[in-house]
Amino acid sequence: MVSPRRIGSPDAKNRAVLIDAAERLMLEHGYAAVTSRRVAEKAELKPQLVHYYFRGMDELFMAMFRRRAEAGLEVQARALKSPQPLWALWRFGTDPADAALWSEFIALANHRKALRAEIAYYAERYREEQTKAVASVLERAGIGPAELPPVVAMVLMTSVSRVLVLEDALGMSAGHAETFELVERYLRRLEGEPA
Amino acid sequence: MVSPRRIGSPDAKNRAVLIDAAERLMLEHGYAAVTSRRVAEKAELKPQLVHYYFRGMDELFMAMFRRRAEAGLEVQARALKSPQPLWALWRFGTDPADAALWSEFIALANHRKALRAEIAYYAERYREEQTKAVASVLERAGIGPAELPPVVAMVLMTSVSRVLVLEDALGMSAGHAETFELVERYLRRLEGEPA
DNA sequence: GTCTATAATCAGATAGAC
DNA sequence: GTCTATCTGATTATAGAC
Repeated sequence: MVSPRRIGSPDAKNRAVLIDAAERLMLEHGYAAVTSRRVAEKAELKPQLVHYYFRGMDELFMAMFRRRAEAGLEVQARALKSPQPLWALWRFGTDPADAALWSEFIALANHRKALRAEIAYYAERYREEQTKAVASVLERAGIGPAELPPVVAMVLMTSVSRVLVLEDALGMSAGHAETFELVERYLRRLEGEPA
Repeated sequence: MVSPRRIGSPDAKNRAVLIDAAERLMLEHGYAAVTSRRVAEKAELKPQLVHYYFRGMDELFMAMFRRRAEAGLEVQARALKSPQPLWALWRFGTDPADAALWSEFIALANHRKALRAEIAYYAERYREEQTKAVASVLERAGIGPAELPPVVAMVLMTSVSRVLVLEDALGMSAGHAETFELVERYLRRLEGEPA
């Protein structure tokens, strides 16, 4: 038998409490600080409970990521329905807390196949929905797919916002103000002044 | 006294051997795998030697980063002297091994002040030298700083290359080919066909 | 100046009690 | 179905030997 040990039900209250604790720990001290003992301490539960609700630490990381990713998809869906989806995405992409968690998960995923696949899966879904919504904005602004394919617009915007936030967290600033200005000038051209 | 313990000299042979081992370990299994024992094992030395040459693991990480960063500055300086600095930077920025180490250091730096400052310091130096070199390329191509400030060109190029490489490592591909095409079309306009 | 023996702590995991 | 007592091994760090 592969897994003779029993496991707690997916919607037990303490399971969610543990994920909450793990998330805060990861944000405050990085993924390496997410150990069964520390998670339990933060959740005010016994360390062994982590192993009751999750087969191992990897499964906990996976649960953390999936919960965040699903919530994010809903937030993005609302943003894309707004009258100014590009402005909404731009603000969405420059949120510092999200960026910090993102870089932790990326580093973790570098060496964990299952998590890597999960991140790729969700990231493609985010991009797919962005692309669909943005296509019509570009069309309305008279920018054809030959000049700028919608998916490229999303790759560029994602890249720039992510790197700016990340560098900002590092304490860097060279070129940031000028880049913000250029991006926002372009957004104004496409969607007008932000609401 | 803050540090009564003795420490190995900075250019002892085994010190470099330990940094080599740590770097390979970080690349292969992530920063969390860089423990004194594993580093020593890979270097074929005793674990306690790590603590002889470095005050703690943080100092080892710092030494790793600094050595890489200095070497990278020299590589970049050569790239910037080439007849096509933008093409050279573009290739430079899309190297997968560099990208993997970069994301490990970023995640580490999220929670270590000294490393964070060191990364910011070097990153600003990289950008500064890029900006100086690229300014004349843009000028020659008739693109004034009002249209595209050189530093913004570098922020954009860095961002896009980094995210593309990172997503590629994740197994993502949506929008990549199209983005590559657009970037390289632009580079051709500025510097002509790559050598 | 270089390295080792050893301490003190913390990690993940599981069998078994309620 | 929920939780605990406990094992086994890894990790950092230091005092002291060569």
